[in-house]
Amino acid sequence: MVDKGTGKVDEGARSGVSERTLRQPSIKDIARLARVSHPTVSRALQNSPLVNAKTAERIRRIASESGYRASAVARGLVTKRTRTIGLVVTTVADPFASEVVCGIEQTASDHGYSVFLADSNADPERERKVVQAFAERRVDGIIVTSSRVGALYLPLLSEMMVPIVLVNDQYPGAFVHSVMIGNLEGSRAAAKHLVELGHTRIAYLGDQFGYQSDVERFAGYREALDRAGIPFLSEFAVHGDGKPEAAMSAMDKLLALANPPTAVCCYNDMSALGAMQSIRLHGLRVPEEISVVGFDDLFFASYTQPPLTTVRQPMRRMGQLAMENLFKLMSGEESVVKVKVEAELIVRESTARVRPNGVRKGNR
Amino acid sequence: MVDKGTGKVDEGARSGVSERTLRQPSIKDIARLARVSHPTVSRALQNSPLVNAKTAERIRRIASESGYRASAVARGLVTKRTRTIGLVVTTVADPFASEVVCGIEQTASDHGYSVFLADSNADPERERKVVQAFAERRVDGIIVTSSRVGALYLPLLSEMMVPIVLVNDQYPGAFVHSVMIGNLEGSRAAAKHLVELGHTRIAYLGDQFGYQSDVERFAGYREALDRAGIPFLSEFAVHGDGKPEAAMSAMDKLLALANPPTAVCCYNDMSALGAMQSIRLHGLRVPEEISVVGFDDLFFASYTQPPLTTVRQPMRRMGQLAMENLFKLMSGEESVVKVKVEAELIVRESTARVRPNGVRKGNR
DNA sequence: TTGTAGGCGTTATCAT
DNA sequence: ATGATAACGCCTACAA
Repeated sequence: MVDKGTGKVDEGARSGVSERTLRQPSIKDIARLARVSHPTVSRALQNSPLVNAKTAERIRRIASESGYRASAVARGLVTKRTRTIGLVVTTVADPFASEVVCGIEQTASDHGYSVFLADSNADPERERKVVQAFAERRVDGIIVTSSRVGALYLPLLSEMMVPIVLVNDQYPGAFVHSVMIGNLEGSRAAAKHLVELGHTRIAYLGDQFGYQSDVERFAGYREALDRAGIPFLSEFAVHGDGKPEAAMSAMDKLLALANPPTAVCCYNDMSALGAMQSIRLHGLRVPEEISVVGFDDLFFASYTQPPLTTVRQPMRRMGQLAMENLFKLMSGEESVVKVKVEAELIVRESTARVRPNGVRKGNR
Repeated sequence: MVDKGTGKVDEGARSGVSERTLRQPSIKDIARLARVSHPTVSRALQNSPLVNAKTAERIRRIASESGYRASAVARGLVTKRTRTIGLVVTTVADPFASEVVCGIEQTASDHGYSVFLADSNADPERERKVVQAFAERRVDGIIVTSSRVGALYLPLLSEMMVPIVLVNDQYPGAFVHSVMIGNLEGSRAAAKHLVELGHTRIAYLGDQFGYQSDVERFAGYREALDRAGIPFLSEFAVHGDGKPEAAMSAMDKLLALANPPTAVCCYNDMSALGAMQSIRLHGLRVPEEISVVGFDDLFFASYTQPPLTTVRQPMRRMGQLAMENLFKLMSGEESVVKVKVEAELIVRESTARVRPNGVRKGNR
């Protein structure tokens, strides 16, 4: 009952409240304008070879002129594929996550997929809601990044029968597909680097206890020590929560030791940020008095003072890989299971040869 | 091997959990199980008072047991509202953007909306594709953050007849709704702070020329100088691109001056990061020899060495505001137009009283 | 209080 | 090469 002749919608220059709902042209509108049936329009727009080249061209022209945009929602209803994925992340306001998200989004977009983004905030209740929302929206697949609440909702996810890919998850159930960083190797390389600089009093400033990546990075640290024949001192293992503030407190503890370490392996760059702050507040200098190494190689790592030696994760690439694997799974492949990507030690200026006299307790 | 024909094949999993049906249950399946008509199921699930409490309860139980999730895509088709918004951002891998995104997502989610996230990478072609995708997905509204390619696609957006809210956009067309920070006031406060510390040789390290926020922040800087009767030196205005690397080069230029500044107002914290790096590479110290102030108050600002004096933008709040305003617009209100939020100067340790002798050119 | 009959905008399956 | 017609899963009249 709306338009008949033009099919061209009002520009809305004068946006009357009621006029706003002028509906977008439908495939039938285009069909009428082109004097063909709507299936023909559908075919023409999909470049089907079945339709006469001339009319196809005409149809496309008319569609374009009237600003026609095929409704993905209607299409999704009939094809049962929405070309949509759900992406759940603890919080986008985390440099690691946002890089991964970036890689995922690019790849998805390149393939004509759109991505629903949802923060879980590590809140189980929110996580439930998110998954429910994704289910209702009929996403074709799901990617979960750095989740800390795995066990709880993984069953829920599997219930909805869409493929799932995890990125650096803390609770990688044995049954899911994932993209993980080589935590152990990376961390071992970092600790080995410190050993090679002559350090023997090397501490580990970790994430919360029990998370898979923390466990693995700790294991890498231990391995490097073991191989060098350096005994592990339990008071040299402290825990933060992956963020600067908690890392500060943890580093404070380390520095309060009667005989503090001359080097610290941090769980990640965010922790390293806090550690360096603590060190500075104690009147000590990096790397002269204490060497610090991080993990991730976030954008700011080259700009800390001094620039941070760290273990690089190819975050965007990991996002891309996750998306590509999800594509495979969505197209029915059952093969992909776990992809492990390599971590790379990036030596900058926060690590230096140990000084003969070790750390003197600072004055400030 | 299943369905296609009558659809009576999948009835098997009546005992609740157990086997996963190939097809997700539809409203009709639930209706059959509950021995009612599907509209009744629909009503029951929406807690309509029209349906008998007992049967409603039974229906809900059955729906829940069989893992029924109403299809948002089917619902969207009939209601013409998808409860979905499109969010376009230059790149999520930018701390400012991700904070804003976070605020938006939270608010959207709290109201039952899902958000499509898309990166434009400041690439006009991608931007076109993104908008096209949003149009096809029939999003109810759009938010654009920090876009640098306004003019180009804004018309495109308006063509699709959904409300749009801009956050800190560089080309705020006169006709759109937006949430903006008080650039001028914030920047003026920063420069004033430096003036009060006795500085008279204050430089401005900006973003690319021509962007609205850069223009405004520069204006604030100029105002502070004017009010203090400090003459503006054109060689003290240099441009980066809002990222650390370009800021380094810009700062290099400043330091190469015969008579360099004793303080710098940076366009944002990312630029400040680069500026501080450059200063350090020149063998100078912050704040003893040069004071530095940023803009944004990103998470790392408290952890730079020294901690960065900066102008805080309430990024999440801005995201939240944008979303709330979009809600109003989507519900038909025409009132909201431009919201300006206040910037707040956060004094930390990268700024100090000017030294009588000024900057000595560093040796390294 | 509940059921019946459309219809939303597509694609798919037949015909012709 | 094109056109009827039937889904897809839901909601909203309107009827009972």
